[in-house]
Amino acid sequence: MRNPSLLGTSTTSKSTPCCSKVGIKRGPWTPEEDEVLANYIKREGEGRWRTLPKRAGLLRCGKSCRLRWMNYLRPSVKRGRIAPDEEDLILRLHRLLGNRWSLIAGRIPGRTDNEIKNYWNTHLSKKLISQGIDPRTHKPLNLVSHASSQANHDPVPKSHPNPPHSNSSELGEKSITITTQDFKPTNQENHQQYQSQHVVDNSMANWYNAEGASATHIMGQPSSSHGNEGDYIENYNEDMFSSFLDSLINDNYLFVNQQQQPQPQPQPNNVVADAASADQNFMSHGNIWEAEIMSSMVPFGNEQNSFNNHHQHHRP
DNA sequence: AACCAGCGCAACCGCCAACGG
DNA sequence: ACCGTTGGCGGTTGCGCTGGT
Repeated sequence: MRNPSLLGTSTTSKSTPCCSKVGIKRGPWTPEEDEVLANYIKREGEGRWRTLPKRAGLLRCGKSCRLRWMNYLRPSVKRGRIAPDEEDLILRLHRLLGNRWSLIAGRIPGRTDNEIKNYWNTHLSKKLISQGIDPRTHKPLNLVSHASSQANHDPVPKSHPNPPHSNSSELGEKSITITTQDFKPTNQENHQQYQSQHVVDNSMANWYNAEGASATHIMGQPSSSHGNEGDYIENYNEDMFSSFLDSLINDNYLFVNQQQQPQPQPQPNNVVADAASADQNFMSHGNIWEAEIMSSMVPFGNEQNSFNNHHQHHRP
């Protein structure tokens, strides 16, 4: 935790842009502050964080209030240890999504992105390393030692931290727009990252097509304004991505695996319940997934071909 | 009992995208 | 089109706890 202080009374000269006002309190929250914040939000609702502290009578910055509410005070926040099935889920999602904690958290009821991030950094990354697995790439360390020196695992370049879908519970009807340009690497180092992300995108498109949508619908039309092959827009909506992730989590969707037999229908909105069985399946299929990912990678500009070639898998 | 090192996690920071005027 | 505000994200920090010596 940070050094508790009142800004303006602290001797540090470091600027704090978010809480730059004199008299703003920092550091751990007291039970009294928690109560004030919780009561206020219950009464007035979330939002308008910048002005909330003043309205609620708290000597905190809005950002701090939001963080405290989101990560600790929200009634939906689950306290306590991460269960084994949750851990499996985190591992699986991280393998797919990289360090996109909010997206991972969105698939694990009651857990916050901060909690998952901490758990990953303190437990899971070490666990994987002890097993000889690179926590960033989920590949054996001896195989990635060279690659990791060239590329960071995060499938999405830093300039695009937000995934196609960021928070399923809050986006509502928003559609997600992704351009392939968004994921194009700026240099050779990022090429592998791009490809990994692209596989997920393609896989989602494949899955969606198997659900009955047309390829042009999901993948969008080629952009005449850009004129570059592959520069089309992909429009995924909230439900599509949510279902896509569910299918991945429940191991009912192996990337473009045309030989995969239909799996039992997963329970909707209950990703944890099926995690234990899914994990067993996942563990046994882990290498297959890896192979499928690699085999489904396509060069830039061939996305549509890949899409058309691999849409035969049917989710049950 | 005292000290120390390592760990866990709450909180902060900087950045970015979305939005509205 | 521009600019300021707001909300949200991932990375990082450092306090306090715990176990070992």
